Amino acid sequence: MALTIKVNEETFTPRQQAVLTAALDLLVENGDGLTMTAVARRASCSKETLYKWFGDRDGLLTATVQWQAAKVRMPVVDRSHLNAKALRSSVEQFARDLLTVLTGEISVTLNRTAVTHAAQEKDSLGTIVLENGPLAIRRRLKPIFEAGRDARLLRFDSSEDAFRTFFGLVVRDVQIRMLLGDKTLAQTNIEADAKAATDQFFALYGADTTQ
Amino acid sequence: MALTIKVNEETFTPRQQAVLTAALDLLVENGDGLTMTAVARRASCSKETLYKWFGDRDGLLTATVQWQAAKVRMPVVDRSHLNAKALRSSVEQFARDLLTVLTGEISVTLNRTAVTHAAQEKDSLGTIVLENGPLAIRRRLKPIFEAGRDARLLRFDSSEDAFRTFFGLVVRDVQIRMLLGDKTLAQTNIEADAKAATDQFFALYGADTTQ
DNA sequence: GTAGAACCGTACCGTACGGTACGCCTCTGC
DNA sequence: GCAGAGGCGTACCGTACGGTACGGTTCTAC
Repeated sequence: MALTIKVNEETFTPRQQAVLTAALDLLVENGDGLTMTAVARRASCSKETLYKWFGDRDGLLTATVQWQAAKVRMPVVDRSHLNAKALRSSVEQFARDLLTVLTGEISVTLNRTAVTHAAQEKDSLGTIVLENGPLAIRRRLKPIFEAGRDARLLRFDSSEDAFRTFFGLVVRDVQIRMLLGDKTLAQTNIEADAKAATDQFFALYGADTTQ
Repeated sequence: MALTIKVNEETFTPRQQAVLTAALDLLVENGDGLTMTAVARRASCSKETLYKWFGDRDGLLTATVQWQAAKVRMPVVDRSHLNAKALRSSVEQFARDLLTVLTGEISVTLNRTAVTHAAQEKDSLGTIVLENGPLAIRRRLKPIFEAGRDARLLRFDSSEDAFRTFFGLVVRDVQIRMLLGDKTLAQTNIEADAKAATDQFFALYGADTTQ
């Protein structure tokens, strides 16, 4: 029996993963260059196999995005002993991770692909990207925030709003500029930006207003 | 070869603007449906005329985006008599305008088009959109911020950073979610969001920490 | 009136690409 | 060994679309 990995109820054989890797590579190299012929050639498989496995071009695209997006794994933060310092450190780590992912070539490519897809009355890819990007981070961050509130380290009414503000403070205009091809962001200092965003977040939501 | 067209100098005849309107309508209605044949039919002109006027498909796309983007005009804020109330009101107005524009159908369409374009190693449309979107707002807002700093109502080192934080607080994840086709944002309350973002901005950058 | 420019409508061409068909090879189970 | 399945490579088909050509019509200038 071939070794398979589980990706949201969907399993891909190693051979299929090689195909998806080829597809992703083509996407990254040349955004719109994902032709079935190109994937088949790159992966050394026949087009017939592609259609058999993924149905059609959209299926291949969806599988590629879903498979890759699911690979993004946020670090698990220890919630057991939460003090001000640990909380801030965790939040800052999330900010760093978020910026690192969003400015990465793969994230930019997948988001562009999903946006392009959404421009054609198809929002399935957009949903996948959202689900595995911002929303995944939100799911991880939410318990941290609420633990912080329980420990009277944070103050907010809605964890949803707190997260969205956090997202805005961290990402600012970076993502949209990356998506639009702005190259003047190359020298972005993720460390410093993450720290600044964390400071601002705590200035807004920290319970201790004197810090 | 694309023509270089300066929108600011009214170089489009009314007939040409009618063509661009048709192109924009097609873009909005059906993101990827901008075929030369469709534009020609919609605008009741011949394809030959399209190519004569705009060079090629990219030229038509560029002219459409540039022409439309340049139509976005931010309100001019009176800077002469600046007090805390007027400043806050101006900033909040900008937040409202920014959200209104970015959540609008046309902005979403143009940004999607530019992102799609950027996925094909072409960043011209992205540059145009950035230039006429965030950067245009920044140019308008920057003197307001600096006037606020001169009046000791605001405190910041870099107006660039202040603006980008303002952008993040206002836009948060709204734009990327719109671009990705998220429909759960329909009930967004622009008024309330703009006010909240303004409050947060002044909490971070206001010189009077007691307000 | 006539010449010429601008432009509309349509037909046409070439290509790229999604999708299908088929011949051949390899590998597995019996 | 043999049959069948799975899969590779290639040829092929249909269509959509970018781009061009051309005849016919309207408008303008003189």
